[in-house]
Amino acid sequence: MDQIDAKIITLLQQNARISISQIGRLINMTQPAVGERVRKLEDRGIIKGYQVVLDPEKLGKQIMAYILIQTENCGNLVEFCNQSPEVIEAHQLSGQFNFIIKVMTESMQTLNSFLHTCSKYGFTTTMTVLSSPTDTKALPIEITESN
Amino acid sequence: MDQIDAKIITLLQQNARISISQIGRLINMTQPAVGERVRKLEDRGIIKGYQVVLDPEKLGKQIMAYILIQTENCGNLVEFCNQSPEVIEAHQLSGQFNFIIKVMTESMQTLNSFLHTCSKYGFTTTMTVLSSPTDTKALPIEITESN
DNA sequence: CCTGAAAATAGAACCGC
DNA sequence: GCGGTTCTATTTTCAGG
Repeated sequence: MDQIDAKIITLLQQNARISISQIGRLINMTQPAVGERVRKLEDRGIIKGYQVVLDPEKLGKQIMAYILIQTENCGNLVEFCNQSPEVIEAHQLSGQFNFIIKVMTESMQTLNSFLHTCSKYGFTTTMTVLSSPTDTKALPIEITESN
Repeated sequence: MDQIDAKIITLLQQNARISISQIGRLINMTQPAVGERVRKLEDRGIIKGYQVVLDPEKLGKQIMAYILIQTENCGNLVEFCNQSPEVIEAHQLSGQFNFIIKVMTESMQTLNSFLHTCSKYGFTTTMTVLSSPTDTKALPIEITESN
């Protein structure tokens, strides 16, 4: 992981479908050299994959909410989250509420029915999102010799 | 937005760097047809972009945390979030805590100094993430005539 | 939405540092 | 190990139907 890798990742963060040749042009390096660096970043697991960023509202997902859960059975809850398409993220927490999940639903009604099911796993507190000033922002990259 | 668009998006969700020709092969459609569908999805804003998914830990970001904030000046806080590389997401909420932000830092120490700055904008509650059973999961896609 | 040709791109083999 | 050159296969783009 050096400055060149950092530049490559920065360009891929801006547009993950940029061509390898185009990256090469922008950082003054030949296409095969860039290609092999990208392959190595993938092999080392620094690049985990490439995702398309969709507009949730244009796909009918109007409601975003965070649900805090106080559960005693994390395993069951994790399984439930994996099976539920509404769940976009799930994180285990330290503290009184030991779980937070991020959900997206079509309407308040579907959110409500989801919450009903969710409450089987523990006490819940729901916070609905009014607006998202920043979402899916890029990770800052530091250059370290180790990685 | 029809079933074909849904299939294309599903394939792009799995790997946003898949070639257009490969998508065509998988859904039995010629490459130019797929290419134009993708272009239209981009033009309509359904596809907002393509992101590389990085491993935060391998980039030195060991700590993930959610911070709930009770602020009276959303504008300043939003500006602060935009300027802070630690902030990955920021959402305005309904309820007592009117803001939630997701941050990633190198260490507890950097998280702590970030929290110190953050507290200037209002009362905060921090929840550190122990593990993430699911992160950056794909949005489910519904086929509607309108979009 | 398909076909077909030209341009651009990706991947592999090989060379030199 | 790392990058450059060259060659080949694949992909993209753009014409026309």
